[in-house]
Amino acid sequence: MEATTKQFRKRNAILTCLRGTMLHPSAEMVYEMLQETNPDISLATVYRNLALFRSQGLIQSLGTVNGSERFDADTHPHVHFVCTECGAVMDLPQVEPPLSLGAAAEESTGCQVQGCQLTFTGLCGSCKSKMKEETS
Amino acid sequence: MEATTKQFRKRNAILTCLRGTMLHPSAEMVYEMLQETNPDISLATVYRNLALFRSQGLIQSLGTVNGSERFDADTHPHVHFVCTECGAVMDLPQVEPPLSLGAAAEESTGCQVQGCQLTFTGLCGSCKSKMKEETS
DNA sequence: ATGACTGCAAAGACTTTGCATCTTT
DNA sequence: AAAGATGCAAAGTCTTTGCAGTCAT
Repeated sequence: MEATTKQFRKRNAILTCLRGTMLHPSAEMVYEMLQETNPDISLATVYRNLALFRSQGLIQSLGTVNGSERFDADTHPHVHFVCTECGAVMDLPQVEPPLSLGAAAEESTGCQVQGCQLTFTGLCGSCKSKMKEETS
Repeated sequence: MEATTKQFRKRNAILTCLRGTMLHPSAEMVYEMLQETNPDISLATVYRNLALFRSQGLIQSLGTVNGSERFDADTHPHVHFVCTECGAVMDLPQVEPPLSLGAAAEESTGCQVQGCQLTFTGLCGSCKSKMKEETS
């Protein structure tokens, strides 16, 4: 089985890491999370495999938060919240992505819509609390 | 008037440039567009003033497209389309941003929503045509 | 004089790439 | 032997910053 051979052990570790976290991590974050189980992994390998997975459609990029690209193993269309204070990214499964609007966009512009990204920004719960403390 | 003094001439040129284009340009693009009228401007000045304008709420960032941050002088909530092929960014004024969903997000997560960004991705008209030519 | 804006070059942060090595077939 | 995966270090982009010079009050 591919997963167990030495050749693909690190590649699999990266994908497994991404699939097992809710943090929507950056390459660096994946690298750090893997230190425990794969202390000999290289950051270049993380970057290379993330690029590979994305080209295969196994993962998607959420764009850049505070200078670093963030990745998500969930490729279904769904909505995100990004904390502008600490950079935390979380899913908003309660909110429905307005995919239907894509058709309207196509009609009016002649573009071919392939993806839709809805992101809310603001303060996460803990940063909101911190702000309150500081002002009080 | 501030605009006419030498001290603010470049700062104003940058803001004016941004307000007068639909391209949602990057810092580099602004720099290049200004070459004609301000050939002695520095790229650092463009970066510095874009950061200033953003901190003042005069402009907003759309995030990163192909590695470069893109800016928009229109700070009203509105929807964008990004061409994944050529990096073109355009407004979709026909599509209404789903601001109302923000309240739902706040309730269910305890976050404080401050902004909302809806972006459709795909192929713009001209890239769509090019793709067709290549396959035919 | 003092504070503000700019250019230039250096530094910084994030990401990609070339090359040698090791693994699998 | 050939193709693929990885580590390391170098290179590449984009962006920020320190400093000296200039402008305005």
